[in-house]
Amino acid sequence: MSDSKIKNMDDFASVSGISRPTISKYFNDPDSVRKSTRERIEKALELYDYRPNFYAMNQNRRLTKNVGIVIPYMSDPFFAEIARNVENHVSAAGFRPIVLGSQGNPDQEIENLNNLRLIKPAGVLLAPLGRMSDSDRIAAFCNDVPTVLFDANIENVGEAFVGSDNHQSIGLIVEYLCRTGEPPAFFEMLTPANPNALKRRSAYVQAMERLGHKPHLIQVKGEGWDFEEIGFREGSRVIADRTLPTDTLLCSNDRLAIGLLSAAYQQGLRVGLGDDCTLRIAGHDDHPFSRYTCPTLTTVSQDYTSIATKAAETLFTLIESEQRAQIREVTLYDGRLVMRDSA
Amino acid sequence: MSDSKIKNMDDFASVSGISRPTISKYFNDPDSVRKSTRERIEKALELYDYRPNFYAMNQNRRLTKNVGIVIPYMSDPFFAEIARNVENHVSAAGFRPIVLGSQGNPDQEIENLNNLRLIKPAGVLLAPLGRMSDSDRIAAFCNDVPTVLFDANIENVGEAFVGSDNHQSIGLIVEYLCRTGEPPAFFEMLTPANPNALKRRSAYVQAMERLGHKPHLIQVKGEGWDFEEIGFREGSRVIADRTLPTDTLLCSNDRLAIGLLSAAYQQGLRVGLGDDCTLRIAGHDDHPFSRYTCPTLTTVSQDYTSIATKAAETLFTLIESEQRAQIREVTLYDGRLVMRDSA
DNA sequence: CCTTTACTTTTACGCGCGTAAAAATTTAAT
DNA sequence: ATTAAATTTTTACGCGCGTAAAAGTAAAGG
Repeated sequence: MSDSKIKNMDDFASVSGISRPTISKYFNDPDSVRKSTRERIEKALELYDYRPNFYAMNQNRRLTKNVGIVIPYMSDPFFAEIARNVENHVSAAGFRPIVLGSQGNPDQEIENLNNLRLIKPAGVLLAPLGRMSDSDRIAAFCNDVPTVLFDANIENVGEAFVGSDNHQSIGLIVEYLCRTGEPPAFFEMLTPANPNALKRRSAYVQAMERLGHKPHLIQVKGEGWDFEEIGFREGSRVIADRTLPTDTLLCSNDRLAIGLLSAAYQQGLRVGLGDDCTLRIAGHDDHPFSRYTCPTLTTVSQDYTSIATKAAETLFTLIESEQRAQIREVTLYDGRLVMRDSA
Repeated sequence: MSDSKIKNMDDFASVSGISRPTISKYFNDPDSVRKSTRERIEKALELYDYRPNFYAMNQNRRLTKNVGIVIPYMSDPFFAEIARNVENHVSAAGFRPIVLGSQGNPDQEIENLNNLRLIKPAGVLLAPLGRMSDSDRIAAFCNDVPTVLFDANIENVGEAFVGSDNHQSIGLIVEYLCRTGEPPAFFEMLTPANPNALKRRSAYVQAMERLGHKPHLIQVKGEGWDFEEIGFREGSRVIADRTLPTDTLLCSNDRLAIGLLSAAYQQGLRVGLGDDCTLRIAGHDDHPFSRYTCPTLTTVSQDYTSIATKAAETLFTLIESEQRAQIREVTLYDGRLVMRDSA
């Protein structure tokens, strides 16, 4: 094992008996060299475990193998899960994922994109903050770097968008709730931070009107991304006030619902479908924790496996084609009703 | 604005009227140049918004400004939060954080470290998987790259360790539980995946013996990191079996407790301190969701703000000193009892 | 004013690899 | 076997910046 002296590609070319340009070609794309050559390289690779210098490698490449993944909030389990999913696809496709969280901050979001720019990524998968986003600067970024948006759309920004059909999913649960009890009021933040909130609000209103019911928005105060806290605090207030117009609340997202359920529990309200229950609560997203709430949370699951797969695939074909999308494809996946005990 | 033609440091040196080596020095450390020079550079920087090529910049530097942050699991809110904290410190100190999750997989953990190696990081902050970790290879990595361990210790690996004092924190809650009711049984996984589980087990046994009680371990089956699911499934079984030796359960971590609480709720058991309650449940970690469980979860909070700060600071001084630690410092922070309604 | 010290400029080289072009070689096809 | 096509080797240059050494210039201190 004289592997300690392989310091660069030249050294490795010597010991493997292959010329350096071919080695370089191999690392750029193993399938671009003859099969017999590839085998010889890989045999040498096992013996000497050389890996090319990351910085020198990317300096002169037209395109790196880096793919940026930007999500609105790192410690939100929903986004963490979808990021993990996307990351796996990116790795499997031979790219190098770089995951960045914007922590609910538009400035941080732009800074993340600027940092990605330095890394010269082959492409970026961006779940933007949405309403809060600095869309002009995001558009400028998308102009320079092939970017596929997911989770939250910004009109005409990026090469494509992949997400959930909020009208379908909200419609689904509104119909379900109307069919099985009182029409729901919509529990949300007045100035919501999360990406799809406004879409869901209008989807709720439309669904209610379609079914011949009067929409009722309960728009609570609160800033930031501590949705459980807001759901709990404002939920407690709303319940204590006894001003609820209905016994059924549809929350804009599961995290609000989790806080609201906690508030209801502490106020001694029984939540659920039974005769002894005085409140029904439903959410949206099928948050990882929604199956462990008390009672378990009825919600709509987003098909985030499909979303992650489609977003990644779209970017890969874009990267391979080495050109921009002809048309901006928008793919929306249906939500699925997850009936549990809370409504 | 003829800013479009600044392609490299030479161009920027021309337009700013400063020599390239000085510009280079500035980007390496803005405080290393004379104040008047720095101001001239920064004025030019505003006009031309040049940023040095990331790859060329790092290729020949002895030390990059990159700092790796590796955590056991990305979508565990506890780890996501502590990572976010550490990340902020790293950014604030002028370094470039790169956060990687090992997804509970020791191979992935090693791969993360190998990927970091390519990036030639100035240092690494590593929260290892613990028992599952390939400690030999981690030690080999720490030999090459200054690394501070946090959250979970591996004996004599890395330059320092910063974490929680499990004996103190488990002792704290065991004492509390004993003082206010029946001595607790310890609810945990037989082969736990999470880092500190074994430490907590022995801490529980010692605390019980110190207080003159017989320890009782309830070691349930289950693999992987889906702790809520395991807590729920095995909790349901344990409750249904009616073989519980006591009415008080201390869980090895909050995520197990969250599942267990859900199981108790569904079986109609009232959990808490009241006379009408038949079970007390406590956890450990003060998981972000533990204040929204029903009932809210009594637990021990880890001082992860201090842990993150101390770990980061330790690494920074290490990096600045440009040498290895004389002695391997171990810093343990006390847990704090968080009394809520479940016990 | 001069000296000391601190900083900047000039000059020059090299890092490790991407990549282009021409020549040499291997493989596939006729 | 002959030709054409595909691949590899040889040779050579450049990317953008780090960095070292020597020479020049500015600031500080008396």
